[in-house]
Amino acid sequence: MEYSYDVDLEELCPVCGDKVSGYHYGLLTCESCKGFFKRTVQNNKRYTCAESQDCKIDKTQRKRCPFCRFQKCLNVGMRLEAVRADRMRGGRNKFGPMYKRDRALKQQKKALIRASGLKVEPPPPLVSPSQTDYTFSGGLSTLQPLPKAVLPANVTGITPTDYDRTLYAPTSLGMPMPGHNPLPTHYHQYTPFPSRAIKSECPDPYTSSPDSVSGYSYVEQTHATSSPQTPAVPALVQELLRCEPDALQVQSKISAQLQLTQEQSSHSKHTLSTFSLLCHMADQTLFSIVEWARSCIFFKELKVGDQMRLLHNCWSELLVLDYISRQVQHGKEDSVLLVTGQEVEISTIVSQAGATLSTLVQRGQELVGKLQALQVDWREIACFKFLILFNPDVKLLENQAFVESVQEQVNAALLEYTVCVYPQYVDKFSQLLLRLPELRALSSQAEDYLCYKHLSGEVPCNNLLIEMLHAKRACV
DNA sequence: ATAGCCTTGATC
DNA sequence: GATCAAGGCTAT
Repeated sequence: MEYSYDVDLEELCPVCGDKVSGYHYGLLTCESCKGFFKRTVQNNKRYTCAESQDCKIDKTQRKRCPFCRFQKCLNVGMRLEAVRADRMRGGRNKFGPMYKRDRALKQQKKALIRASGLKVEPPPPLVSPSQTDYTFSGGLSTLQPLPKAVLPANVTGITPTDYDRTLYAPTSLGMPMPGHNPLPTHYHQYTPFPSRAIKSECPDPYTSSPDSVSGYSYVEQTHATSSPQTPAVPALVQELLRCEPDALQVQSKISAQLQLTQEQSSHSKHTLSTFSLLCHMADQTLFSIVEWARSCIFFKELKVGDQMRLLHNCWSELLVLDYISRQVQHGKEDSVLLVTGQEVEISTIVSQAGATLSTLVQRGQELVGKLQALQVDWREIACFKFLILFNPDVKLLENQAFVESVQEQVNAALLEYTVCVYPQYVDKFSQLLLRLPELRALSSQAEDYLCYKHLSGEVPCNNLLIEMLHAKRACV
């Protein structure tokens, strides 16, 4: 088995592997899956699966199980909204710009693969991947990629009957990698290349066209790397890393804070419930996230109004990402690690917390599992934070163009990083990006949960969490 | 019902 | 006016 870095990889329909005929309903698919998706949505068809809802869909078998085919359509990202309710023909829809960006990204990726391919193509002879601590600096990476079976078998079957946007997991997750990920051992001993001053950290939104992902062009980067052994970490990624707070500092600060609130409450002869303790913890974490954001490259260039709008939009996602990334680093399936460094058994949570919270934690663990299987590293997480924060879809932004340009630049940097550092893993970038909507769904569930708890009076007041919750609900 | 080919029309 | 993703048509 070999990876084909070839172009034809992209010319295959992600649903059935047939030849792609163009962009349809959000992504490149073949003509037949396009038609199938259209018929299904337009005619509001409901299918059932005669097997266990995990039928293989390929060119020859795609007709066999429409249920699984449609499920796969949704999982790979085909968009229900792109099917027109009014059946209007012709013209363009709102996805036009997205298709354009995607095309540009694909081209860039191809070029990158060509550029880096020369260096890495010679057989990566490598040692057992289990030795290298590529996942986070702590390196708890005795962890092998999670077997697919760890995920509940019915993840994809949860919403068989509604056309709600499927944010559930693609079943095909483990597909490209098992056993084939001998990561370069030299990966983490790279020598940071001479810190070249970052010019135009803050590109003028009015002069940089939305399509220019320049600024941190890969050509520049590949030339800048002196040693062929040294995968280039894009300048922008390095810059983002410089914004990362010191985890230990945050931990001790929050622990101290919590100690204080606990002491205060014990003076007034109250003992804090576990739940309100967790609320305080989340609250403190949120403070540190806001602090992080305010000192961040790009973010600090924004006016306060826009800063608020961005944070109001994504605070819960950042909070959940913080939690999730800690679990990825923690690397244990049956316990979670809190910001304070305390470890809590999943079984304890399940037995003591309510159903909703347990479900949230379990869904969190699923996402953690996927990210571990993807071998996400802390640089990629750092990029995630920016991609989440700089969301150009936030309403009423004064400087929307800037936010968009930051997102595009980070996107491009992340792409470049994954392609350069994980060249064996052709699809890492897109697999990573697929986790963002899942994260979003999870955080929105968590918000709902918090809202519910708040309404039933269980969340301690004077809480930044609640303030954020209100601010967001007020916006929409 | 499927899938290859055709027509349409907003955007560039 | 060219492009190209929508929807439509139709033989299999």
